[in-house]
Amino acid sequence: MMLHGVLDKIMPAYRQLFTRFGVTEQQWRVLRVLWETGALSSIEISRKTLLAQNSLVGVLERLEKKGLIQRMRSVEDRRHVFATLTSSGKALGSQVMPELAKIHDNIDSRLTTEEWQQFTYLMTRLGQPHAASPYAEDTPDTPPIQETSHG
Amino acid sequence: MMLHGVLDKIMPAYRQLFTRFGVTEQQWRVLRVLWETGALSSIEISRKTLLAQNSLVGVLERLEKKGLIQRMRSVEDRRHVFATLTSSGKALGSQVMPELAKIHDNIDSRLTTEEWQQFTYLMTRLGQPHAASPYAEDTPDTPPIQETSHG
DNA sequence: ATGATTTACTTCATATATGAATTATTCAGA
DNA sequence: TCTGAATAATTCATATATGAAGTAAATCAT
Repeated sequence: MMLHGVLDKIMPAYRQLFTRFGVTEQQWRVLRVLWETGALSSIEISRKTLLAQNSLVGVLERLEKKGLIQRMRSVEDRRHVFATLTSSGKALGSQVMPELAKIHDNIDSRLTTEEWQQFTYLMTRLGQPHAASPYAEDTPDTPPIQETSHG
Repeated sequence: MMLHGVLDKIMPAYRQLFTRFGVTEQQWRVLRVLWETGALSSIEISRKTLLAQNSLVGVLERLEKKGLIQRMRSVEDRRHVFATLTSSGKALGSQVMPELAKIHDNIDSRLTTEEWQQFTYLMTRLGQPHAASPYAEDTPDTPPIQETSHG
């Protein structure tokens, strides 16, 4: 709930920016990884953006329809569909980036460097299921973290 | 992104439980506040569950169709629609609660008491826009939170 | 090779999320 | 009292999220 609450307070700023440029948050996530990495297969995009494959289908479709990206099947492995930024896609990136940086800076300033480290640390711990838990998802073997017991 | 990542790792456990009982996470959120507070108007539910009013319409509709809650217009102010748990709604609550507690305990155990305090503190700070920010949303001055639970 | 599996992507049905617009009421003020 | 602003709920259109099922292409095991 707390996590939801924070997201509800942080995301609007981003959405507002993206809306101004005619894309959604998810669409931007895709543009961003492409901007940073170049051509990527759907699966790789999925991993890097945390968007489910099936959701991604629509996102890519709309991005292509807007002329921001282009999709094409791989020749070596025809199961892969690679996406690349079009020139206007890149252009959009360079327009949004600086604006985005402002928002980032603002959010960055909400915590000190040490607090951000704490944040990252806690988030990692939170995502790590407690040992011997019946609710543990099969996370590729992550070395057990030192437990600090309480209560 | 990090927040999304943690949610993606934490929510499945909950979803699995809810699915087992035929409801969704959002539907459960509503059931829960009703379970705790009794009859509530749509707006109050919205505030307590962090679900948008318009989203809530459908959620309540489906909950009513499942016979878990009941809706009725207020007599004093006919704009308000109050929701209450039906007997089977309450029954479901008492069935899910203990199971839910297990998941909660597991997640609780992922951080120490101090870490949870840190977590709450950091989350609050993150949600609080930096002073004099052009991206500050108008948050009705919420007094510093003193939360005990993070469910 | 060839059937059994796996993999990458797509489609489907259902449930939300979001912003904009509507409707029904209540309320405040001339 | 009548009108316009404010509220609470709902509706709409569009974009996702999620789990289940379906496809086509590549891999494995026999």
